[in-house]
Amino acid sequence: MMTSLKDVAKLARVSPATASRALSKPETVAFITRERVTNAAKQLSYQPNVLARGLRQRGSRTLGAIISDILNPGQATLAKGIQDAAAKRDYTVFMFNTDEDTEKERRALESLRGHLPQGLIIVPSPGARENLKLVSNLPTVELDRSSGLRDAHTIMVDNVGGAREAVQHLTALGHKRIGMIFGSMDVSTAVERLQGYREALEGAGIAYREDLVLSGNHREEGGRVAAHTLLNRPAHQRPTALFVGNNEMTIGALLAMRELELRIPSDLSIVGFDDSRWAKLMQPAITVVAQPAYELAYLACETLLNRLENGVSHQTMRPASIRLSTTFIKRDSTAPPPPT
Amino acid sequence: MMTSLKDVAKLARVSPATASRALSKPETVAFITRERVTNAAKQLSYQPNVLARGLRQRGSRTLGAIISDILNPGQATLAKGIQDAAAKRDYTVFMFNTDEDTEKERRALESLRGHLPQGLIIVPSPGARENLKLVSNLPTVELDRSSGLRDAHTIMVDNVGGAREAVQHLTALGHKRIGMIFGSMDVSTAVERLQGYREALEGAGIAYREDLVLSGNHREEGGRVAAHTLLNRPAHQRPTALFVGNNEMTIGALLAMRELELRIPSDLSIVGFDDSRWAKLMQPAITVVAQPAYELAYLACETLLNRLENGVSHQTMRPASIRLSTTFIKRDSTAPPPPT
DNA sequence: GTGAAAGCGCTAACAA
DNA sequence: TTGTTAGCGCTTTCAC
Repeated sequence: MMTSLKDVAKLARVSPATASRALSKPETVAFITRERVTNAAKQLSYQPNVLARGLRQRGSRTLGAIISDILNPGQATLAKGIQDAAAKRDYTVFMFNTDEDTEKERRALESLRGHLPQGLIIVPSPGARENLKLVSNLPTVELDRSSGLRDAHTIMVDNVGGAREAVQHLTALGHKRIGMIFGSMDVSTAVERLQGYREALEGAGIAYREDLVLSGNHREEGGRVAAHTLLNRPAHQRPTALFVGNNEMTIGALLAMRELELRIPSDLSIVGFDDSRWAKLMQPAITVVAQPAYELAYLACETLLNRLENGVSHQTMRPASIRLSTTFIKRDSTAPPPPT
Repeated sequence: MMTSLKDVAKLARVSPATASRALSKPETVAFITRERVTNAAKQLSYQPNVLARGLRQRGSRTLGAIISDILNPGQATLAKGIQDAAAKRDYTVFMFNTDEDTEKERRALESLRGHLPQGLIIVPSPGARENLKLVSNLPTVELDRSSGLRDAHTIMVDNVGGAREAVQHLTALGHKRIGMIFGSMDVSTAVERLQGYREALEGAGIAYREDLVLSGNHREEGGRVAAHTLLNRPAHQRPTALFVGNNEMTIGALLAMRELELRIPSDLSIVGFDDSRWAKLMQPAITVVAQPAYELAYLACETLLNRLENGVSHQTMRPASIRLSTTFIKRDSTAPPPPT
């Protein structure tokens, strides 16, 4: 069975207390004793019972992580960044998916609570503000999006800047009728990307037109429908370029363009948000705004762990709000508008 | 702070033991008392401390899961299937990545051991056979691949059959020189897919040629190099079709084909193993052997949980070895060979 | 520098 | 049916 600290202590002929100290706070124990204990531990291939330790210390070296959908490559990258950063500091992670479902998010938080994690990293769902009350005194970092909660620590990309850059690229090419498919108003990233779109239009002296902006609800099918609506008009009314708010909806938009037999980039330019495997691989390859997802997640986890290890005092002091910049990647899906 | 069972007991004016029973084994407690306890629990929004419970019961409702790489869409799907199945039965999952690195796998297992999980689901790395000794009496299910360990429960797809079907499709189209890029000999799926390839050739009366089969080491770059080697010959020696052992290497092969300016499917047919976003989206869309990854993982988790709940007795009795069939999806990347 | 003892929150035996 | 008691394995006072 599982060997316990008592076994190690017996083999090293010390008390369990000393064995514990030798392993967890080596500097408080005489060198020679320490040696005896570490050897005994190795010999028995001792592995501390984190349940017992956690019970005693009121919390284990464990973090909770809640992301929206592990099947989305961007979110999977976030998951990986979190895990790598946690593993490096010897924390383990309980990972949950919400599928953007507020109810699932609530259940995840409840279940998490029982495990007494030291901290939480969350990609907040639209209902997160309410749900997060369940764990109100758990050190938390919001990743990728903001729940709108005051005093929250957030690690996000510069969505406004990224979107602006994408749309500026289009206006610089000479596009005047630029459509946008954004996510939905209850997700902060979508709102910010819309904001960037507006700023870029304004900067180019182009009037914002409501009929060129549609919600795609973050999903492929939503993107397809929105693109269909936007593009299914006579050529001289149709947008000559499309800016799409995330990778799922970009796929939808591409499908719609195929249905309508529009060619990229001769009939229509398209820029997506989020880079991905297929965006590179497509022919023509898709121009995108790339996000540093891995770095974002890694940083979020490090921020959380630093906060934890500097003690609770810092926790409320300075709610960090970090923004990482996006990278605009010009590929082959954008070109000047077709001549009229 | 965290409310404990004692608080609930006090509020309900019963002993902690009764409170515990009322919550965990309701049928052993009088209806009226049970009511009082459940109400108290709800009122205090009590959440059991799984650490304490786990300590007492020598193990918590927790599973370990070790997959190879969360960034691979196929593996991400496995992760999701595991999590969904576990959540449904109210288990939580510690998920680890190995990145196919045996050393990382060992660390994951060690760290897992301290958490006293009830069981383990693992996509074994090449060195898993050795590593799994670390948790030798932990109920384990091997997913997607086999470590070769005797008595292991394994849930895999019918790789031989899937590969055979793919290659039969090519021979039926009239291909004679069919190349294969497989993973590596230390991963069971790769070996099995190679086996299917051989069987299909044999069935069509085509001799197996070593110079048409190369390892791509499971990765994109390996696939690219292998494809380059295979295809960089005069047209009358070059394979007219390629069967590629996984999705990463298929991407590599596609890139190589672009470099060599070979057209699909007129110059060369290609079939991949694993379906994916981009395989559908490419033009031409890629013909593939699709795996039921989600079902596979869900089933693996259910198998494990059934075993756990039927007691240890069954555990050693019948090492299950389940095979799910693959689905051949004909798209546009396969056609008869070019005329000579 | 080390040991004895208490207790984290829970549940399983046993008693009532 | 309910309460009392003990103890899971660990760490942390507090003595020595």
